Amino acid sequence: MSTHSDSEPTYTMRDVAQRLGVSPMTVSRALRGQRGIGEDTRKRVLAEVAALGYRPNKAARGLRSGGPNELVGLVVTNLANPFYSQLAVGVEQISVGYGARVMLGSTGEDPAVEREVVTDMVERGVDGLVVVSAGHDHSHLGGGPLRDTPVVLAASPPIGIDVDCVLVDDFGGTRQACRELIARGHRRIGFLGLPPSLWTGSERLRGYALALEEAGLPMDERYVSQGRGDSALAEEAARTMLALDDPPTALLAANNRNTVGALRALRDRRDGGAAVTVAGFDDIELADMLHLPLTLVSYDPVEVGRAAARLLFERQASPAPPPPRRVTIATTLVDHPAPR
Amino acid sequence: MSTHSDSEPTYTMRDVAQRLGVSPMTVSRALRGQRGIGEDTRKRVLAEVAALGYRPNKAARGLRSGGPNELVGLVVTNLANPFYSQLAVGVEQISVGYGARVMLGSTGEDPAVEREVVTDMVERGVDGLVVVSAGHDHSHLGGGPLRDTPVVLAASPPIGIDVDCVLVDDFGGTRQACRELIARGHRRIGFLGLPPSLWTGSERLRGYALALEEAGLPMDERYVSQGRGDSALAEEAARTMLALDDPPTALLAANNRNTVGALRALRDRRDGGAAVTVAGFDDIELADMLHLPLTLVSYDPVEVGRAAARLLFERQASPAPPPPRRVTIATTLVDHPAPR
DNA sequence: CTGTTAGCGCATTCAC
DNA sequence: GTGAATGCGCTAACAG
Repeated sequence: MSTHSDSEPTYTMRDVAQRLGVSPMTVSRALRGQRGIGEDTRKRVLAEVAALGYRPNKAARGLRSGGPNELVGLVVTNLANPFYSQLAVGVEQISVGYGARVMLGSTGEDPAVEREVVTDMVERGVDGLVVVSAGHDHSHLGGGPLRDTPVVLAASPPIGIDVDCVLVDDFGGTRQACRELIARGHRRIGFLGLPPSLWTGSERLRGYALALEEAGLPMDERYVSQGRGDSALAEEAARTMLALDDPPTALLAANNRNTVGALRALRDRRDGGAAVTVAGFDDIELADMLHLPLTLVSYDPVEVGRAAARLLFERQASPAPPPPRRVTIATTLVDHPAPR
Repeated sequence: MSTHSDSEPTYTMRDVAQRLGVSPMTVSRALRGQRGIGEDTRKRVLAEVAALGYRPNKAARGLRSGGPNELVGLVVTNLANPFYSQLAVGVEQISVGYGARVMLGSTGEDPAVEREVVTDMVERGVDGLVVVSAGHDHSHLGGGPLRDTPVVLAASPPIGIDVDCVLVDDFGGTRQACRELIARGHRRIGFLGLPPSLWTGSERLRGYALALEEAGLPMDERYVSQGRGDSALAEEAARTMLALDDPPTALLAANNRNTVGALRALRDRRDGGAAVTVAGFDDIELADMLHLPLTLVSYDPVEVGRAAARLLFERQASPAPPPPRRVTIATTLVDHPAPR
């Protein structure tokens, strides 16, 4: 039985009603399991609905009932990054629990695109938004266009607006990693950073800087790069540092992309990179299977997504809007020795 | 300036019209850039719209105009798998080019959930669906509930229905990988497979089996597992094979999860696993950075998503529905020697 | 160029 | 227990 395209009609509630000689209201009630309708009538209706393959139009339903559309918008920079795809998994897990679906939007880290995406989602009637913002200022998420649509910021705190957020311990995690490198005797530690315009960028740099300071080590600008979170650029930056007369003996990468860049930069060295220690923020799959040892600032991105979605739905459920809340996800330093 | 929750009103088109002393139609026309309206009137309207922060309701618009909702549904089993998240990237790339957004649905490989998700998306008015189906039979994607909603199957051909699909060269890629192992002198090759109920599962097994047959090698059941595409199970299966009296000298993994399992199984061996060669379907990030050499059947999952979305929009655009089409994405065998 | 009428598909409100 | 009227927010189709 193949699906022919001979414009099979899309039935409406009235069609179902007419064939049964009842009013649309009866169909509506039967469909929603509302009480106040005869048991036999309900069965007749449901049978006809199944026979015709009628499907209610949820947009029309929402229009009239004014209730929530059971739809949350998820705005990220790039789903190909495992952090974001895992975040998405978390957001969806919680959302389905509330009967809601997730609408996706990628910004490519462009604030202008971010605004467009957010606006579009609001026009499409999302009940709330989980946003991983690319910019440092979030005023555009507060003013006119959003109105009542609640927003939860993930991975960065709200600036210029006052909304819920879920943070990762960027500062603490990076500081701990840097301390560990220092404890292992490293004195020249290169930092492969992110743009300071990103919250994660400035916080992780801050963790690195403080750990150095606490150890009485100088911060050498030649050992600090601020890339775009692109592994190729990070690799380039790492190579540059390692080509210095007094190269760093350890590299600390500010995110998973930069860790990959650092590893690549070490790949083809005479010693296979063994003379340089690498640490990085974010987990990396198969970190325990690499030819180099690797220390990672680890946490669960899925949980970040779950927490964000929970904040959204809790706010939606509460009659009196609670004050903005802030959830922080802890990090753990995990050591991955090389195999053998 | 913070967003207070003091129930700021959500304006409607009439509100805007009233404040301007014009009719809603004028606002509507101005908003959609429709011609046949005074230049000054348009400006006044747009100014008021901006001042109020009014946003049109796209659901209501679609309801009345009957046009497409510019919404595509993407149904996958698990976004955390890089294959699916990259697929999603591709689907979104093409969709935004057509002004459409992507709605997400995860099934966890449960056919019942898959049906629910698909039905829900149809009720929400998606213009089309890209589905990575968990089951072998897809009749549920053809009959009543879907009606006119076009479907594109990704990673498996339609069975029981007649729709567009995008395939990866599962059979050819696996055969090529297995041939390569044989060419390198391997005679006992373990296969870490997927459930035969999955298209990719049976096709990749077929490629393995044929390569063996072509080389006159027997197919030994002890060397074949059919897991769930779970890396822990794959690891277990690999360990079992390697514990045989005459263990395989090479492992061929049917997907990225199984490749990870294979690598893990080799991790703690006395020789570090160097005596066993690993090959696998799907790319793996940092494949070139592992301590073991790895041969992979590589292809671009983003392109799979792009191709699927293109099929969807092309069909939507064409007045006379074209016959079901089938796009196959080629694979390349890529050799990753271990570093050093 | 602008306004009026009507109705998309459905659910609230009130009759019966 | 069921049905009729009315309107959600918006836009075709037709006036003027």
